[in-house]
Amino acid sequence: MADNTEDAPPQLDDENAPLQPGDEDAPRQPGDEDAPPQPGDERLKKGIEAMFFAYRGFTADPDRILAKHGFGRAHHRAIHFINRSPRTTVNNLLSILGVTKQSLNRVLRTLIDKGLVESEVGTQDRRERHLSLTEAGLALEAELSTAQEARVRAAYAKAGPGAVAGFEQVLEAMMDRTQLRHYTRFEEDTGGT
Amino acid sequence: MADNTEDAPPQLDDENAPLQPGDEDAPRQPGDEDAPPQPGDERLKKGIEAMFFAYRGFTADPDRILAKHGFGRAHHRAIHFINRSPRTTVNNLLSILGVTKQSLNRVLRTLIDKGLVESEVGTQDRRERHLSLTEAGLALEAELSTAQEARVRAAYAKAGPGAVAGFEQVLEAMMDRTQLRHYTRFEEDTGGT
DNA sequence: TTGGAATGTCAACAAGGCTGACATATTATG
DNA sequence: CATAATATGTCAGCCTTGTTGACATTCCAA
Repeated sequence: MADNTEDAPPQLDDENAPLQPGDEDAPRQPGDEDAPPQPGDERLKKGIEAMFFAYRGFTADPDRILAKHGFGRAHHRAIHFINRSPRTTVNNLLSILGVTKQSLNRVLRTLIDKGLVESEVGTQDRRERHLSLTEAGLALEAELSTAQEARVRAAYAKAGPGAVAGFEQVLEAMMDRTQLRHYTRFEEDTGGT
Repeated sequence: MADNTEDAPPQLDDENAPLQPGDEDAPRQPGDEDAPPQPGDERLKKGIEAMFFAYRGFTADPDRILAKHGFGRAHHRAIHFINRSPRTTVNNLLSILGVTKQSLNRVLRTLIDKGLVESEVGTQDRRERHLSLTEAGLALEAELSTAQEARVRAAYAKAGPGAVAGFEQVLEAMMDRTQLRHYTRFEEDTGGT
C-alpha cells in the first residue's frame, strides 16, 4: 500500500485546463484592503468551502431516495442524463459522465436488469445502443428530480434572480472545456434530435 | 447483490432538510413565459447540471496533484480543514467532513505516517488529539490550494464581482443547517481559538 | 467507582472508480 | 473481399473511500 507508484496516472482528460490559465494576478476586487495578510485568498478559500458544503447538500436528498431503492449516485447520474437526452448512445453518455465504459456498464446493467432503462439497437448504425428510461425509470427520475429541484428552487428563491445568474456564470467559468461543451449543448440538443 | 434490503439506511443526518422547505411554488421569474411545458424546471435542471460539471472541474486540478503523491480526495479534505483550523480535534474534523471515524482515521493514519500531519495529545482534555500540518503538510497544502484557487480565481475574474456574490449566496442557501454552521463558523473561528 | 466521551483499531463489506484483456457485432475502407 | 476501426459488452482484479460492528484505552465527571 505504500508504493503507489502509479507510473500510468489515470490521464484524467488531456484538456483539463481551466478556461483561462495565467490569470493568477487577477484584477483586485475593491475591498481587498481590509483583508488578512494573503490578499484575496480568504475569499477563495471560502468559495472552495462553499462548493464543498453545498455539494453535500445538493446530493443529500437524492442520496436518501436512491438508498431506499438500492441505487447509488452513479445510477442517478445515468438516469438524469438519459432522461435529458432520450435515445442517447452509450458513447455519448460515457463522454458526459467521464467514466470508463466498465464503470458505466455496471451501472447500466443494473438499471436495465431492474427495468428502469431500456436499450435498443440503433437503426442507422446497428452497433450503437440507444438508451431510454422506461415507465419505471421515468418514475424514479421524477422522484429524484423533484427532491433535488426542490432544494435548488428554494435556494434560488432565497438568493434571488440576480444571484442565480451569478451562480450560473461562476459555475460555467469553473468547468473544463469538455464539460462546458456538454453543458451548453443541452440548450440546442434537448428535444431537438 | 439483488437484496439491498438496507433496513438501517445510513441515517445521513437527521437535520438534512433544506433551509426552507415548502417553497415549491416559488415566485416566478420574469421570462418564464417563453419556457417549455414544465415551467422553470429547465432552469433548475441547468443549475443541477452546472453543479455537476463545475464540481468536476473544481476537483480536477487537485486530483491530479494528489495522484502524483499517492493520495486521494479524502486526504485533500482532511488537509484543507486541518490547515484552516490548526490544532483542531478529531471530533471537530469528523463533524465537518461528515464521515465515520474509521474512514477519517484511515486517512489521518496515512497522513501522519507520511509525515504530513502531526497529532498531539490535548493539554486540557488529554483524550483529545490536536491535529496540525507539518512543514511537509503545509507544502502539499500550498500546492493543492494554489492549483484549486487558481481555477476559482480565474472563474471569479471571468464572471465578475457581482456574480461571485450571487454564487456564494446560492451555494450558502443550498447547504444543510449543519454544513452552514461549519461554513460560517470559519469566519469567527479561524485563528481565534 | 462508574459511566460516558474521545479516540484508535481490527475486520469485513460495498460502491464505484480504474486497468487490461478479450469477444462480438457492425461499419468503413483499401 | 479482407481488414481495420468502431461501439459495445464482459471478466478479472485492484484501489479508494465509504459503511457497520466490536472492542480497547484513556480520561473526565458525577
